[in-house]
Order: sequence, then C-alpha cells, then structure tokens
Amino acid sequence: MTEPTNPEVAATTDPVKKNGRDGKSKPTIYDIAKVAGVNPSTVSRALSKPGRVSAKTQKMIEDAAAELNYRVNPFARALPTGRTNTLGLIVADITNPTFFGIIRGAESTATARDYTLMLAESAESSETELTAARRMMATVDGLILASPRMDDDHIRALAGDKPVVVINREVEGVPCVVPDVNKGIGEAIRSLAANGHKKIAYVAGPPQSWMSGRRWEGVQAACEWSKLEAVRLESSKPTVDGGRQVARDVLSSGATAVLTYNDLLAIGLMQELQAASVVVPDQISIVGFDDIFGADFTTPPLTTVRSPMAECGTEAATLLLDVLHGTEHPVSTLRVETELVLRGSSGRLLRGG
Amino acid sequence: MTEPTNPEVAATTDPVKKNGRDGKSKPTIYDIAKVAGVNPSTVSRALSKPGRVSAKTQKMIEDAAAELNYRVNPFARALPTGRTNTLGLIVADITNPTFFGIIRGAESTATARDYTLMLAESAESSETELTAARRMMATVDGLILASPRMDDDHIRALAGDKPVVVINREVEGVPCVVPDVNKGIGEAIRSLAANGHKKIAYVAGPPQSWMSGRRWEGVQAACEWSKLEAVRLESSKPTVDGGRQVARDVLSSGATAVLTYNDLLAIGLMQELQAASVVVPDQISIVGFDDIFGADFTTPPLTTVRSPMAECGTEAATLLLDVLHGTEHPVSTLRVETELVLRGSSGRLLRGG
DNA sequence: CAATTCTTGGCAACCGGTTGACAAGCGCGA
DNA sequence: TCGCGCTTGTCAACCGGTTGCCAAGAATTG
Repeated sequence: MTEPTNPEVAATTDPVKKNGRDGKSKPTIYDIAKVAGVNPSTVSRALSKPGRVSAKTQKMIEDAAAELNYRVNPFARALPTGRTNTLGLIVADITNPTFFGIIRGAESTATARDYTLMLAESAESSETELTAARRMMATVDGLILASPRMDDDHIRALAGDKPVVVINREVEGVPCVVPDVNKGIGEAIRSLAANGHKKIAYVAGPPQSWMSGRRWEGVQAACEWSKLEAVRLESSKPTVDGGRQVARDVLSSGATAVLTYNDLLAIGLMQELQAASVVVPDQISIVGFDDIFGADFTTPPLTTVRSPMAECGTEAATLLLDVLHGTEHPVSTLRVETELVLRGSSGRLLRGG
Repeated sequence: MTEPTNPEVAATTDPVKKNGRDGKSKPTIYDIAKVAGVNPSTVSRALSKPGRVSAKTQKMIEDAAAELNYRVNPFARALPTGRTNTLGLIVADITNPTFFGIIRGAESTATARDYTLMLAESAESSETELTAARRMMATVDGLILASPRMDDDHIRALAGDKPVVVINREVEGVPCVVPDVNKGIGEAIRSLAANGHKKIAYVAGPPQSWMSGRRWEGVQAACEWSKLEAVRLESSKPTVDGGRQVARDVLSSGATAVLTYNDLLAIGLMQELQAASVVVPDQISIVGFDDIFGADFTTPPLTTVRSPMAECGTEAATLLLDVLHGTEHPVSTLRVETELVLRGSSGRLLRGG
C-alpha cells in the first residue's frame, strides 16, 4: 500500500492522509487474514456472513479483528454492494418546529436499526429540494421526503432510483405517511361548536401546500356536519408575521373562532389581536395546527391540533427500512392520528367581550 | 459486469438492484471512454482534473458524460481518495432550538461549498455522542461537535483521526467556535443596573455544561464591575419545567432580576411566577440566553442574550472546510459576539409592584 | 535538421471489500 | 471400502473510480 509520493498531488487533492492522521495504516481484512492465517475472502465472509464459515474459524477471525481494532471501510463495502446503512431525510425548513418530531423520530428509528441519518433542507424551494435529493441518492440506501415541494413526477422518478417514503403528502405509487387531519379537525370543530361558535375562519397556508388543501377540506366537512359556517382566508406566508398580517381579515370576516394552517400563523394572529385589545379567547377563539415547540409559551397557551410528527418520522423510517430489507408492507399509505390539544386560547364565546 | 445469480443471496443481502431499480445499468467512466474513444483513466482525469487533458479531449468527454447522463459514484471515488464531500454534525438535542441556527448555518455553508451535511444527536449522553461520532468518522471528511458532552481526551482522539471543530466549548488542541458571552452578559447587567436592580440571580445549567460555568463567571465579573450583588441558583434540568421548579428559590433569594442559563429556564420561570401573580417585569426582571425560537412568543416577550448560532454554524463549517482544503487558519479559537436583545421581560423595578 | 524537453493519453496497479465458482476433505450410506 | 454429497476454505474476478509511470508525438532550441 503506497501513499502519494508527489507532494504537489498530495497538496492539491488530499491534504489529510488517507489513513489515520497520525500516519499509521488502518487495519484491513488483509491484516486480519494474516493474523488469523486464512484467506481475506474467508475474513470477509466471517464478518458479513457468519455461519458461512466454521465456528472455529469465525472465532479466530473475530479475535484477530478485535486485536487489531479493525473497522470495516464503508466505501469498500458500498462499492460492490451499493449499501451504506444510511437513510436520507429532506425537510422543507429545518427551523420550523413542525419537523423536530419527524427528525427525532426518524433519527431514533434509524439508529436503533444501525443506520445513520443524513439530513438536508429544501428551504421551501422545489429546485433546491430536487438538487439535494439527487445528491443524497448517490450515497443513501433510501430517502424520506418531509412535506416535499417538488411535484409528483419528480418524486416518482426518485423512487425509481432508490426507495422513497413521503411524509405529509400522498403520492400515487410511492409509500406515504400522512396524518389523518380529519380526526383532529373534527374534534376542534366539535369543541368550538359546543362553545357556541357559529362562524369559523380557516387561515390557509402556502398555495402549493398539499396539506393546507387537505386541512381546508377537513374544516369544510366538519363545519358542514356541525352546521357551522366556514370561511377561508389566505395568508401571505406560513409564519408568525403572516399570522399578524391576516388579523384584520380575520376581524372583518365576522368569525368568532379561527383555525389556522399552522401554529406560527396562530401565534402571530394572537399577538396582533392582543395588541388591538382583542381578548383571547373571550372575544375570539384561536386554534392552531401541529402543536409545535413553543405553542404553549403564549398567553393564553395555544389550543392546537397535534400531528404526531415523531410518530410520522418513526413510521416513515420503519417503512423505508422494511422496503430496504425486502419485508412485505401491505399498505402504501400509512395514516397516523391527529388529536386536539385543548389549552387556553379557545373557549366559550362571551357576548361583547 | 455480472449481477448476483444466486437468488437466495440476492434476497438476503441486496433486495434492490445495485443499478437503477428499473434494471438499467448506470453509466460509468468505462461507458464514457467507449463513447469518447479514450482510455478510462483519461475520462477520470477529465472529470476530476480538468487541465490535465487537452481542451479537445475535455470537450469530447464532457459531451459524452452529458449524453449518457453520467453521475460519479461517490463510493468508487471515496475508496482510493478517502473523500466523500460530507461533513458530520452532532448536536446535543435536536429539538433544542439553540441548535437551529447552528444546523442552518452549517448546512448552508456546506451546501455552498458542494458538501453534504450528515446530522446526528447525542441525546445529552456522552456515550451516545461518542458512538455517533465514531460511526460518522468512517464516512465524513470532517466533524463538527456542537456543545459536546464527551470529555476533552475523547475529542482530541477523534481529532487525531479526521479534522474536528467544536462549538460552544474550548478544547486544547482542537479548533473551536465559541460565543463571547461576556459581551452580551455585560450589556444585560448594565441594562439591569440602569434600571435600578441591585441583586441579580443566575440560574445555572447542567453541572457538566462548560458553557454554564462560563456564563456564571461572566455574570459574576459583570456584577462586580457594576457593584451589584450576584447569587447563583441551581436548576435540576435546563428545560421549561426546570425553570418552573426554580421559581420558589428565585423569590426566596431576594433578587429583583434573574439571568438564566438558557431561554427555556427563563420561560418556565416566567410562567410559574405569573401563575403566582408576580408581575414581570414590574416586580422582577427576567433575562434568558440564546434567543431561541419561541423566545418572543411569551407575554411579555423575553429579553435575552442572543448567541449568534447561525454564525457559529457557518464559521465552524468554514473552519472545517478550510482545514480540509489545507488552507492555513491562524486562530484555533474563533469568538463570535453575543448581544442583548431587549424585549418586554426586563425593565425598571417598580417599588412594591 | 537533430536533439532535447514538454504535453498528453494509455497502461495497469491499486483502494478494501464482496462473492461465484471450485476443490479438498470429511461424513455417511450402500 | 467406495461413491456421493455436503461443508468450508481458497482463488480470482469484480465493484468504479484514481493515479504513478511510461511512451509517443509535438514543440522548441541550438
């Protein structure tokens, strides 16, 4: 095994030594083969296919590997097998707390199955997302897309390369994990109806958001069932500031209760209404979505429909690993339940405040 | 090039084909060599060392690569070179918003330099952290440790293998990016002094936290300078709940202003004091640390010392990439400035409330 | 014009594993 | 005792790039 002898080459292509930075070579299966007195292919079989060698040989090889502090080179293994024991995860916005649970759930499941998670974000851009996805595809065994912004055809094309699982969206022909928003929305609308509200406003999310469309449909259906009036308001962006900006529209709409596309909109809305001396929930009830980190920091703490994001992450990673290991999976769309988390921002409408 | 012909082997080791899942082979430099009529080594040089081949040959090869939709196999490249264009980042708690900026900053810098970020968390456990670090070391070019929990010797051992940069902690012999907490603490203490406060309480973080110790030292020094009294209180955990639990101690201490180890403690403290009808900031001022996501959701919004985490992430990634590319870097500890963000939770002490 | 030097493409070994095919040896049954 | 089948270790080709070394041809200089 030779190292580069051309200092110019070393300086430009590989400033750190290929082996340990202290100059010592890392042990390989050839070293183990020497110590154990067997062929390198026997060492490889012992390490990756125990049972294909005799118990006596297996022990000799394992002892030698321990003695040499051997670690498998993942590139060398990946080259002939294509496997890296890595899962990719792309989220739309890494600072949006909606994704915490997804990341946490995916990460813990991956780790439990001896996989590593590689994370990237799309910054809400479908181009950036596709670029990140294509780059990840080169080195991961499979990919999870959380609230993807690219179109269905691109997603299916990626899935043609390696297994893909999508969270928060249904894509024909691709396994998905989707919160059942109707359950949580139903609970929210029933709660508001019970508190005397007659007119509900829904503050929508980004126009290209599949989930915002589903949530609006759920609100409409639940209001129809409870014989309440539903009105839809647009927001400029799904942020605290976007929630502030929509406050005037909310008041103008005459609605006494608001359900927003996400918690950030709800929090911004609450802050702006309170700045205008509107009392929450006495004069208007506010319900958010997702139960993000910080949702209970507000005064009053925010009522919200919780999407079990950690469960989404866990189920998506499990689904992906099952596909990778060839385990049959009966469903292509896995639904996880949402539920209403009642806090102080929604309650009985008091007449006149 | 043969595919496995033993179905049992295929079924157990590699359920997805090595090539595209549609069965077609991915183009390699051998295919390009055939199309362009040159040797594969010439193709490799053209793709990774433009200039080492003639302009005519370069164009032929690039055209052929585009025609075949060629993509380099990162494993094949990594095997001889050891390079994967991947950076590792380990954070203590992925759901702690302190790390958002770090992740975002590191990720955007990595992406700009054509690197991918691989993320893992230590779940506040030094064992888990070391395990994750060792695993990452196999496949990344370098590693960033954010608020690491492992001891200095382990960090230096990792750095002996591949380049490491540490955020939020100083480790002898390892490049670090550390917020200069004294600037922000100084601003906070001066602000409180100007508002008439005489006795300041510091609510500490985890005993093993290096940063908590630095912050306490900063508070002591700043109070001594401003001739204020400083008292230190312990918290059981650096969470909202931990902040709630320390409320009684805070009141007993007689301090009229509190600076906490982090924003979560401040938020929990505020909630608990407000539940006891203590008026913030009229009766007690509260200052947090880090300006996390959600710090301005509270009522009143939280005054806090902002650590520029995105800048920390960016500088750490830049430092690591500089080391990887052999660019000389003069300093081994890079300090980034903190600053006070004045919001409503701190103000003039009103006599008697 | 000849000799020397430079450019540039080819050869082949290598990176560190995996694995199909094969052969030697052992065990069992007729 | 012999023949057959199974077990298990070895051989060597392969995965898809990289790169040191070499040689052929072109360019430059004396």
